Amino acid sequence: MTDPSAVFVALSDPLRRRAVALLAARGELCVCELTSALGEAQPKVSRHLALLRDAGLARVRRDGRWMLYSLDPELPGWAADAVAAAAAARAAEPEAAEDAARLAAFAGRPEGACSDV
Amino acid sequence: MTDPSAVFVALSDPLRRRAVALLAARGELCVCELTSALGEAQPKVSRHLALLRDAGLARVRRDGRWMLYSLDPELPGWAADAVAAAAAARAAEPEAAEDAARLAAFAGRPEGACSDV
DNA sequence: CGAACATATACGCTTGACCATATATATGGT
DNA sequence: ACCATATATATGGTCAAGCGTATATGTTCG
Repeated sequence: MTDPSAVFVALSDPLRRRAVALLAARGELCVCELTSALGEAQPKVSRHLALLRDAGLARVRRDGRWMLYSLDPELPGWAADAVAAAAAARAAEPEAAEDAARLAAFAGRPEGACSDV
Repeated sequence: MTDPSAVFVALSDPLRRRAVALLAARGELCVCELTSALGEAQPKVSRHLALLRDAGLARVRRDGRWMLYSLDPELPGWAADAVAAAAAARAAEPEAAEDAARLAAFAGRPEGACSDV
């Protein structure tokens, strides 16, 4: 079902790998958190997340005004391995810590919303 | 050293994944064997192999008139995982058997050249 | 209902990927 | 030296990816 080309194309963009790494580490994040953590414009982030979703790697659910993205937990083995490799590649880059720091410092979507991850 | 984007871009093309899967299965193959197994024009195959090499995934050595390509055995963990995932994705496609069959039936580079793999 | 917030999409643009054909380079044999 | 084989590169063209700006959709709250 999942197209290998779509998967590897999705993982070939640095911004998408950064998003994947954050989602792999945190489980579920809304667009505004990702926008803040990645330090990029919201439409840009939204477009990249849509591509991850269309490739079958990510899932979305709505929670009030927020769209919560997470990695699809039911990927075929090779796709899960590819996603893990992409996350590991990002984790190996020193700048990955900056994304995590921006995410931790983000004050939007307040009152414990992050704690349900 | 190895650039993650280059790796995933390299693995995002179907023809390159087919070549990677063949190399993963057979170890070392010359361009004419790959050209025959993949059923594509030689310049096309050569260009894609050059891209795999430039991405750091493949290595070449010359043996007489033949250029023998193989996967780099010393990749960083995440890159080796990505390559393995790409090979597995190809192996999961039924057409992969046809590539292997064409390779087995290929008569060029005769007299036991394949046996040193 | 209307305002404010969160997210998605449309548009015009630029850049790079891939292709096919043609040609160049390197090697081995005669 | 010459020819055939094996491989690489150059050239010109097409198409899609990604970008930024602007705008549309959907949700909550007053």
